Parts: sequence; structure tokens; C-alpha cells
Amino acid sequence: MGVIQRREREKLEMRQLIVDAAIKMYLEEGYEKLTLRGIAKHIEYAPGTIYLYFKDKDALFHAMHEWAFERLFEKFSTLATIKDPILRLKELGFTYIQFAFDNPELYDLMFILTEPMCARDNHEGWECGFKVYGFLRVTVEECFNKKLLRGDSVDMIAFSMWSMVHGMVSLQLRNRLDIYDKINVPKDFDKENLIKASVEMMYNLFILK
Amino acid sequence: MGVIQRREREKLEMRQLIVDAAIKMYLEEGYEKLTLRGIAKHIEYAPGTIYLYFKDKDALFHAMHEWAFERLFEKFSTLATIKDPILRLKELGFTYIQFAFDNPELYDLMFILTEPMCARDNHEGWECGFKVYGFLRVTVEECFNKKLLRGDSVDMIAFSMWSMVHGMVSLQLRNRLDIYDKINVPKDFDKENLIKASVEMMYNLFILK
DNA sequence: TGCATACAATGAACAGTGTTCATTATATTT
DNA sequence: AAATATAATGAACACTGTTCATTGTATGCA
Repeated sequence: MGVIQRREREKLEMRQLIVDAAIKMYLEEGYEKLTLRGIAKHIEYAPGTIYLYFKDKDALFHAMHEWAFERLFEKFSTLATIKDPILRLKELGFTYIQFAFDNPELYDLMFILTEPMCARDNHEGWECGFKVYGFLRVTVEECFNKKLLRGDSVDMIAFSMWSMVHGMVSLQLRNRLDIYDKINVPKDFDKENLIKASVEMMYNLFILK
Repeated sequence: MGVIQRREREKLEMRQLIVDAAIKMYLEEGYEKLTLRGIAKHIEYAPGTIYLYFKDKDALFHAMHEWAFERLFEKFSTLATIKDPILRLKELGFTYIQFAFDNPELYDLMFILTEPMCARDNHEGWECGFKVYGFLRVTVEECFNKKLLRGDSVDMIAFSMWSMVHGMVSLQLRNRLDIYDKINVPKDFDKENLIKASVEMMYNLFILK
């Protein structure tokens, strides 16, 4: 019965075809202009066909969201070779920020938009997110065990660091840092530099010396 | 020429009528179900009428957004009497978090949704946001001048604190903290407690003793 | 091979959305 | 009372996500 296996493979291939097209269009045209009709036209299928592979648009967003997490995980993976856990932790943060600035739409998908999370069937772990968080967690844990970090617990430290970096990035992506335009911040400081300098400061708060 | 003054007043009243209805419906029914037709029906006007008072839906979101900022500013104002700047700073954070949990939809409007920011005509200062940020800034400044805080500059400290708290709150509102459900965090720690404890920890990092 | 079956794909139709604009009603000014 | 300026209308437009009866095609059996 090799047929049903081929069928299954074709089903996956078709899913991938749709996801690839969706991501391509999403990155090129943005959130607003990503329509099911547009995707269907792009892959030369009828609009209804997409519903044979995805329950609804949110489910498609969920698949795109997983794809995006794999991209970030790839970036993180290159840091695994760094022996010094403190240095690895620092690089983790800067890599995260750089990823967000290089791929603002993907960042949206991963951490800001509601759609991908609506599509999880019955709270199935959200593995992709946990994989990425796990990377941060083990690094913090290593630093914490070696008494290199201030803070109450591994997860609270990891959570705090993640939150701060996410907060900075998402405020920037949503234009809430415009308040710094007319006032305060030194003129030669653009937002990206403000964020990187603040993260540097954050590390100094956490790291014992 | 009292007529044009009355006309202007009526225009403002009508605007307010629309904004009030929109906020009421937004809080009751949520983002998805807030439609211009629905608002029009609610105030017993034709859909097109709204466009005599707002350029588009984003402009309406902007007005709602300003209304929300006034609510948060009111909450902040009650803290002005606290003499000890460190205590005031701490209370500011907890008030912010509490506001977000009590009014998640308003928080969305203020700090997460793109719509209100799209509607600003030619980058007009975003005063409401600056007023609220100003409250944080002066408090941090007072602490900083009295050498009570670690950190490089007033704005970097204020920005970092704001970002961390916003990060925690927005990750929670967007269900990204579900990764903590199956693992890690002590069972009796719900998300709100995790956040509050982490903020407490953050203060300990910043405050010199 | 021919036929019944299962499945994939279709695209028209549905119920919505934000937005526009010629038309109508109302209020003000002459 | 007539002319004018303003406010409000609601049908129409161009979309959206989603559904489903219909059509086409490939598979399994006789």
C-alpha cells in the first residue's frame, strides 16, 4: 500500500507549497495584503483548495509561525560553540535583537500577532517556542550555577531578560518609541542603538563581578 | 457669529458620542467585532456619517487610544503624593501591570495595536504617550539624582524598566507565556505572580543599597 | 480492460468588511 | 420666501474569509 504513503507525502508537499507562498507574499507585501485569494492565485489553485490543507487562515499563520521559529533557532544554533556562558548569553540577546530588526514581519508572527496562537489545537505544547526558550534557559542555568548572575531563580532571570529584550523590540516595531524623537535621547542615538546600549546596561545589572 | 462656535461644539460632541460608543463596544465585544456598521447602528446613524468625523477607522482607533491613555494617567496621578521616589517608582510599575491586567483591551490599544499609530497626522508628538512616560521619567530622574539607582542614564533606566514590564505584560496578553505551563515554574505560580515576582527582582537589580 | 469508488479541486455563493459619493434632508443666511 | 450651505443618508464598490454542491481525476476491483 505505497499509495497512501505517497498521498501523505503529497499532502505535506502541498502544505509546504502553500506555506512557502504565504511567507513569500507576507514578507513582500505585508500582513494586510496577505489574502487567501492572493495565495491561491500565486500557486495557481482555487481559493477553496487551501481549506483542504488548513482549517482556516489562523492555521496557516500557525504554520508560518513555526517556520519562522526554525529560522531563529538556526541563528541561535551558531552560538552553541561559544564556551563562555556569559559571552554566549550576551550574544544570544544581540542575535535576538538583530533577528527582530532584520525580520520584523517574522518577529510579529512569532511574538506579537494573535492569529498563530489561536490556531493551536487544544494547547499542544507550542514546541517551537519552547525549543528557542530552552536555548536561553540552559545558558542562563549554566551562568546561574556558576554564580555568575544576580537574581532569584533561573526561570525568573531568563524570563526577565527575554521580557526586557522583547519589550524593547516590540515597542520599537509598533512605533511606541517615537516619544524619544523630539526629546531626551542624544541625537546621534537612533532607536537600534538605544536598544543595544540598554541591553548592554541590563547585562551589567545581572552579571556579578 | 455664535453659530459656527456651536457647530464646532456639536462636532466635538458627535465625535465624543462615536468614541464612547466605540469604546463601549470594543470593551464588550472585542477587537474583531468592532465594526463601523455596528457603531453606526448603536448610535443610530448611517455608516457613512462616521466618516464626517473621522478620516477612517484608524483615526477612530487613535481617538480611543488617547482616551485609554487618560485612564492610565489618572491611575498614575494617585501616586504623585508618594514622597519616597523609590517607593513611587515601585508603585508605578505595579500600577502599570495592574492596569494591563484589568484592561487588557485598552493596553492593546495603547501599546500593541498598529492602528492607532497609523492615524497620527504627520507625526504630531503623540502627547498622551509622552505624558505617561514623563511620569515615569521624572520619578526615575529623582531616584537617579539621589544616587539610588544603578544604570547609565535616566532615559536608559526608564526605558529599560518600561520595556521589561511591557515585555512581560505583552507576552502574557499574547499567550506567549504558555511555554511555562507544562514546565519550570512552580505550580502555585500563575502568570501574574510570575510577572510580579520578576518585577520585584528587577527593582532589586536597579536599586542601590 | 471497463466500471464503481474515493478523493482532489473547483468556483460560485454567502455574509461580512471598510469606504465612497451622488442624493436627500435640514438648517442657516440672504 | 428663496437661495445657500451643511449634515446625513444608504446604495454601491471592491474587497475579505469561508462553505459546499459540482466537476474532474486517479485508484482499486471485477
